[in-house]
Amino acid sequence: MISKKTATIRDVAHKAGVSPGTVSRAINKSPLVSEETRRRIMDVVRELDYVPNIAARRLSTGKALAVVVIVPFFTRPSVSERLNGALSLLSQTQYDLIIHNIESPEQRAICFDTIPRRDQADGVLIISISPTDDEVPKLAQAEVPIVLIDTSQPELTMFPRVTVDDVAGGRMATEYLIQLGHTRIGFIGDVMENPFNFRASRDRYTGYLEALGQAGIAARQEYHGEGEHDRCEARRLAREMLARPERPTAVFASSDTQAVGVLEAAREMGLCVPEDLSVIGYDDIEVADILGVTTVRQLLFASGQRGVELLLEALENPEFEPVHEVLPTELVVRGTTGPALGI
Amino acid sequence: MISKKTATIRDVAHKAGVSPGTVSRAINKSPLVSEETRRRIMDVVRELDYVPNIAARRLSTGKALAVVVIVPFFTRPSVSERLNGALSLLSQTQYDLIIHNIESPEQRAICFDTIPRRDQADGVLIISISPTDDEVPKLAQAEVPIVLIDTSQPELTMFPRVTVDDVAGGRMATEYLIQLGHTRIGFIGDVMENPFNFRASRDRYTGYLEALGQAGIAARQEYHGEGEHDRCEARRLAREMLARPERPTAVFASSDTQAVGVLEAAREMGLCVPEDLSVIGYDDIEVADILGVTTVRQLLFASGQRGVELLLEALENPEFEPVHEVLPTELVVRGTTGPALGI
DNA sequence: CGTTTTAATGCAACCGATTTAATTCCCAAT
DNA sequence: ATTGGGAATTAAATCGGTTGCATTAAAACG
Repeated sequence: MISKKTATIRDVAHKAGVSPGTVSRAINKSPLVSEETRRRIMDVVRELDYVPNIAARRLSTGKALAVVVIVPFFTRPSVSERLNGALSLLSQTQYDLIIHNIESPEQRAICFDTIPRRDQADGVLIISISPTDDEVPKLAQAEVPIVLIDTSQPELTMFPRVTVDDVAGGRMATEYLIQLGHTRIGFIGDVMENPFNFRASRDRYTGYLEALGQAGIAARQEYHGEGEHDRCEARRLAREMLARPERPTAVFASSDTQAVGVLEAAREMGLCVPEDLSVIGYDDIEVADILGVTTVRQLLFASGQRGVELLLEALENPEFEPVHEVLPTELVVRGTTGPALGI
Repeated sequence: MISKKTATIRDVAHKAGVSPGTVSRAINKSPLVSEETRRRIMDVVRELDYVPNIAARRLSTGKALAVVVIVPFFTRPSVSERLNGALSLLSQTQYDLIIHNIESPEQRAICFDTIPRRDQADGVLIISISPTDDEVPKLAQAEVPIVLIDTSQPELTMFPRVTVDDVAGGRMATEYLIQLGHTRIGFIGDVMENPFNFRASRDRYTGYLEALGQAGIAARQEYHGEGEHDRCEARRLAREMLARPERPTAVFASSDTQAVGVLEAAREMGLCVPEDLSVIGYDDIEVADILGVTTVRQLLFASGQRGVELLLEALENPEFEPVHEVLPTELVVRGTTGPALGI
């Protein structure tokens, strides 16, 4: 490989008979360069196939020209869809997108410690991870803007955020089941006390409790299942719940993934859906459409896009006031829910 | 915000009473620092909460400390799973992962032009995109190692790669159907002439033809469907194919996503699976398990991991000989295939 | 005890851009 | 003719690390 060294700005300057400073200005469209020299310089740039060294530019401007996205378990369809929304906008800008995937509490700590510095990224997008009380002040002191997507704590007013009202969503799902005549309604969701401080499932559960309360239905411990955000785990929980003497006639799963687990359990136990059991999920990911699962739709792709928009605004305008945007949810009725039959 | 400026290596040096060079060496675990000074320095580092400026480090070492991954449509489960494998390994290194998602031929051209420079990335991972004949020489001249994952051209011997024998996979799927007694076997896959130069579907089709040929079965034009890699498109194609007078009794879809489309078409048309129609997919993504789709499993996550391993090797050892690794495929029999009944 | 090694540290150049302050040049105004 | 002003450009400092070379201090050796 005869790899002729990459051209530097000095090479260009020399060949064009100007100083490096002028080349820099020409490239960055400064008005302080005469039209004539600019043309000459750009010719040389093309000739030498010159591209500015990003590392040098970053160092001298003090901008990272990159955005870091911190996500947990990014293969989860809901996360990946959000990420995709973010990417779709970022790719139109000059910012690079650096991904940090968090799968353990240690990774999370490192990330939160080291990332929000100016040299690493100009901005940070945190998806589906709620900072804990200890972490909030740290993040608040960050040198770069931080935008949160899908984190529910109402007290996080210092950050721009894009969220969904998961309490309302959980209520919506449960109310629909109640409206169908169900009174024995189970809930299957994530572990509420988890090292990642995921709160979506907890919020949806709160909504579930609210709806039950409003309808005068007592929540029953044996209708409550908590486990990993995972199809198989949900199936296990559902099997257990459905094997009880007075089994629920409907189940609200706090994600579509878990709803699928419930459906699998029902099938294994010979229960017909929706005749014997109604199932409703949350998210409206593709598999819900494929299987015809009734669910609460939230705007995943849009949340990523909107998050980036907020971040870009904050980057341009440092005095940008933190906004809190709540994206709508929508009930999508499909085939896994039906009226309660008999008692 | 009283943002006290971030500490630099000189601040640490001054406070610890040593020179910046020594601090640098201490941080980088050079053996040229006495245990005692190192301790003292590290104390100051903690005290000042010092983190080296990455941009500066990149510039002075000439290493980008980052790996760029170029992927098409990264929400596709198969792509996302590969990416996850790559991330899982990279997160244990000091390399950042920069994603470039390609959704149009223009983006692709820009990426291939600008990325493979030393200042942008130390290495590049290209997933599921086969370079065209014009692009190969460009990439071959790149200043950094490039590893290809899931690109089938046999002539790409200058790059390390991780692939799957899609021809064999297609043959395996088709042979299984033949073995079950099917002779009217349809194929539904991606558009073969596409701007992204995706070849997986084409290769699987080749395997399909080989299997038919070997069994003495003539390929029939009306059993061939090509369309976007998309469930709905596959459903449309399948509906068309299954509506013909002498409809196929089995369909090989070149991905699980498309197999799901075929299943939906069958359901709409009142065909029972597998009694009236056998369906086999490819990839073994989660939805195949959920729906019990017979499929050809390939090691998606592992391919990403292995790709990174090869890249890291190439980074450490510049004289690294390009390896070509072929990951195994495996037939996973589930419920959507069965013996051909009658004629 | 003087000399040679060796270990530890300091000094200064460098990476490749940006940017401020200084300089040159040209023209208009006095 | 002199000077003031503005535009275009250059020179040099800077960003914050790394690293080869010089230097010093301490240990080992004869």
